[in-house]
Amino acid sequence: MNRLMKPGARERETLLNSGLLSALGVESVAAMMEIAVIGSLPARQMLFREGEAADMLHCVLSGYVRVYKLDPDGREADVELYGPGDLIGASVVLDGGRYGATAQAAEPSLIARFDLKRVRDIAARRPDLAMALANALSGQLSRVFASLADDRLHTAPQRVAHYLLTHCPADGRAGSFRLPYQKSLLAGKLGLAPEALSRAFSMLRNHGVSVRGRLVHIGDPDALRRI
Amino acid sequence: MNRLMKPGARERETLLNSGLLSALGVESVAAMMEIAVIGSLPARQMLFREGEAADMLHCVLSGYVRVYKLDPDGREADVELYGPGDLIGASVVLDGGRYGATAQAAEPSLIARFDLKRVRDIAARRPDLAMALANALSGQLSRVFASLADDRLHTAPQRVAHYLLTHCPADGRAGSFRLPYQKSLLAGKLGLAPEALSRAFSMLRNHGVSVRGRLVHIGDPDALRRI
DNA sequence: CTCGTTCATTGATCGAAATCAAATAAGACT
DNA sequence: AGTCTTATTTGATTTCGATCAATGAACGAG
Repeated sequence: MNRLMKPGARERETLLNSGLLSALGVESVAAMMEIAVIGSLPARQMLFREGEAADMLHCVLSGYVRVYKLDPDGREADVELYGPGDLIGASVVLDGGRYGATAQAAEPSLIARFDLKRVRDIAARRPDLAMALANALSGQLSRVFASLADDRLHTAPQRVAHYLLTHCPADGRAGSFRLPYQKSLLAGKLGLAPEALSRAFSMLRNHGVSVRGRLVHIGDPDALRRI
Repeated sequence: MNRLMKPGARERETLLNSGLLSALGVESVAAMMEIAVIGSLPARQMLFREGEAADMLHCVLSGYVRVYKLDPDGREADVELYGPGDLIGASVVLDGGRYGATAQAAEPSLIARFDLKRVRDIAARRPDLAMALANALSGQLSRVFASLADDRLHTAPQRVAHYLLTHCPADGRAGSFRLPYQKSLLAGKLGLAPEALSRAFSMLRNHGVSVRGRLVHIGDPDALRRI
C-alpha cells in the first residue's frame, strides 16, 4: 500500500455511496469512517495473498481489483473482479481465519481498508452493519453462482454476448459503449484465455457486433440473445 | 412441503448445532426457534425455484439439497450441494428479491424454514444473528470461489482426487469411506457429467483407489495428491 | 514523433470432457 | 425371488477451448 491517509472529501463521497456503507445509519457510518484508511495502489500491486492471516476488510473506491486463486504450478484462475463501490467479498473473513484467494490491483486503484477486528466489534453492537455485510455477501454469492453456472452451461461466444448485453447502457436497444477495462481482464473474469475472448469477439462480428479497441457497438441485441 | 410441524426434540438438537444457530446467544436461538417450521420433503421435491419471490430461509436438518441453475434449453448446472447443518446460502435473500437458483431435495430430507421477513426483523435488533448470517455467507462465498477455481484449473481426475482426499475421514492416511450420496450427485457437485466421473474413478484405480458401489478405498493418499 | 513494451489477434495443434448410444449393474417394490 | 426402474459403466465421436507460436496493433515514455 503506497500512501496511507484518512479519507478526504472525494473518497468520503464514494465510500458513502458504496454497497457497504450506503444502507447504514449515520452512527454506523461515522464509526466506520473513523476506522477507514485509504490507500492508493499502483497497477499489479497485491492487496492480500491467499493463505495470509486476514486482518483487513477492503472496499474499492476507484480502479479494479482482481481476485484469483493459484494452482500449485502457478496458473491463475480469476474468481471475481471488483470495481468502484464494491466490497471485496473475499476479504470478508469474519472468523479470524485466512484469506482464501489473492487480490491484486488490476490498474491504479484507491482502496478503503478497515481493520477486521474493529469491524467485528462495531458489527457486534450495530446490527445495521452486520446486516449490510450479510447483504453484500448474499448478493455476491448469487453472482458467483451465476458465473459458475454460466461457465458450465455456455460457450465462450454465449458468455461474451451475455456480458455485452448486460453491460450495454442502452439496455435492449442497439448502441455503443466502452469496455471498462482491458480485454485480458475481461477474459479472466469470463474464465477464458485471452485468445478465446478474441475469437469470441470475431465470431460475434457475424451477429452485429463491431469492436474497435475498447469500443463495442451492438447492432442487433436480439441476435445476440439468440447466440 | 409435505408435513409441516413445529420442531421436535430431534430436530431441535440438529438445529442447535447447525452453522446458523450454533454461535447465537440463547435469546436469539429462542427467537429463531419460535419461528422455525420443519418440513419433510420427498426426494426430487423443490424447495424453491429460480425467479420466485424469496420469502423463506432454509436450513438442512437431514438429507441433501441440490441447488442449480437452469439454461434456456433446460440443461442444469449444479452450483451447490447442502447437507445436514447447512444454511442454504442461495435462500439468503435479504433485500426482498427473488431466488437466484432452484433448490431441490436430492433425497428424502428434513428442512427447517424461517420466514425471511421475520428473520430480518430479528436480525435488525440482534447483531449476533446478523453476524451469524454474514459468517455463514462468507464461508460459502469462499467455498464457491474454491470450486470455481477448481473447475477452471483442474481436470476431472484431479478434482475427484481432491474430493476424496478432503472427504476421507482418515485424513492423510490410507483408509476407506462411504460416499455420502449418489455418484450422479457427486458428478453434479464437481461440475462433471456422470460419465466423466465414472471415467475419473477408473483412471484413479491406477493410483491406488478402489471403488465398489459407494465404498471407496484410498490406498496411497500421496499418489492421489500428485495426480 | 518514434521507439519499445505490452496487449490483441490469428493460425495450428492438442487434449479434455460433453454428448450420443448401448450394455450392465444395482435397487426398490411386489 | 422376480420384475421394473433407475444408476452406472463403457465405447465412439465430436466439440470446445487451452496452449504454443508468430504477427500485428496500441499505447506510454522520452
